[in-house]
Amino acid sequence: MTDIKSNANPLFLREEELRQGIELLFYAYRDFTSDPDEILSTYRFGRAHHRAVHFIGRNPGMTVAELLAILRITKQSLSRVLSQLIDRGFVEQKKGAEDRRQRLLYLTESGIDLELRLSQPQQARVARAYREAGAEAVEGYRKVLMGLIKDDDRARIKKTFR
Amino acid sequence: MTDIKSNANPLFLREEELRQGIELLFYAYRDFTSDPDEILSTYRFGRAHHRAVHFIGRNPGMTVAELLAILRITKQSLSRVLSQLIDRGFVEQKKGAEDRRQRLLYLTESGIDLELRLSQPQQARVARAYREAGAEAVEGYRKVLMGLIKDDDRARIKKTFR
DNA sequence: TTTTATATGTCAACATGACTGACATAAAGT
DNA sequence: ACTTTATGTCAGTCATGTTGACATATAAAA
Repeated sequence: MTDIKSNANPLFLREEELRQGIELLFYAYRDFTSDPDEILSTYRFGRAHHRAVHFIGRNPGMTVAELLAILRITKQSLSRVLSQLIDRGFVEQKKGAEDRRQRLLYLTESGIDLELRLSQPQQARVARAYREAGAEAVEGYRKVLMGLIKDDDRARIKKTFR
Repeated sequence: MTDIKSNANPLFLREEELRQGIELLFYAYRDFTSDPDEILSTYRFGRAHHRAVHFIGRNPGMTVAELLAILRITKQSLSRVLSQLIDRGFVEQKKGAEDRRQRLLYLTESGIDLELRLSQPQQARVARAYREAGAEAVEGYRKVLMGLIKDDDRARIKKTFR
């Protein structure tokens, strides 16, 4: 049987490299979500709640439409999660001053607290990986991940990273 | 109000850097799964089917227990997906020669075909990101992702990457 | 001012993929 | 013989996504 990995054909080498890159992303994402997932379950919340809380925390006063565009889910999916967060006092909505159709989203004090609890172990994991890999590797990590993002969103994200 | 990003406190700078690293992983994973997800829906399959097909394709003859350990889901979750893939002729099981309790997993010809269709656009996306970021950045991407993986699994994964 | 478009919310129905807990079978190991 | 392991399966539940339809308030355009 042909050993793919030691085959001299450069296309095979390339495919193996790409497949490893794909698997790495799967494994990293799997473990990177595991810490917050555990904490969330004690609140009877899921990963979707974490995403909402994270992005509202990062963008206080953002609109529902902006959050939908980031999460790429439907209004109905978000609305369930959002109303649970509002009912339980982690998120609040305020009418937009300029456009009063908008419901601007904010974390409450409990919301800020929850966000911190969720992000702490996740930040610790990323910090450790950064530390072990070194500054140059971190730059590469960022470059490649940015390249994996669809073109239309990349520009927007870059702006928020200033 | 204090502007977090221009604050001289190095802890704030560090936290901002970590939060960006977290968001990047979210965005990249979101878009990296979007191509296969579209194709899967034409088969009425979901992301879980893709994962199974991917890992069985990469590890022909793997056991159910090995696949469970990689996916980190329960037996019951996998069994639904696996029996659908078997029923529809994408995966086949063979009794283990040494240990006849084991059901060794293989892709059929259709399974190999499906796996290719799913992985092609995903590989293309990764290839583009790699090309644009450069070889050094790819090395950093791999290092950091490897560091995000939990310790117990990192050694196993490294071995499969030889 | 009337009309149209936008931002948001909500209802009903459904699919997928995860979970727990219990139980069954065959085969391997002690 | 007994215990453990590898796998499968049943029943029920939950979280999170989907589509499609419709309602309301407000803004923007004609």
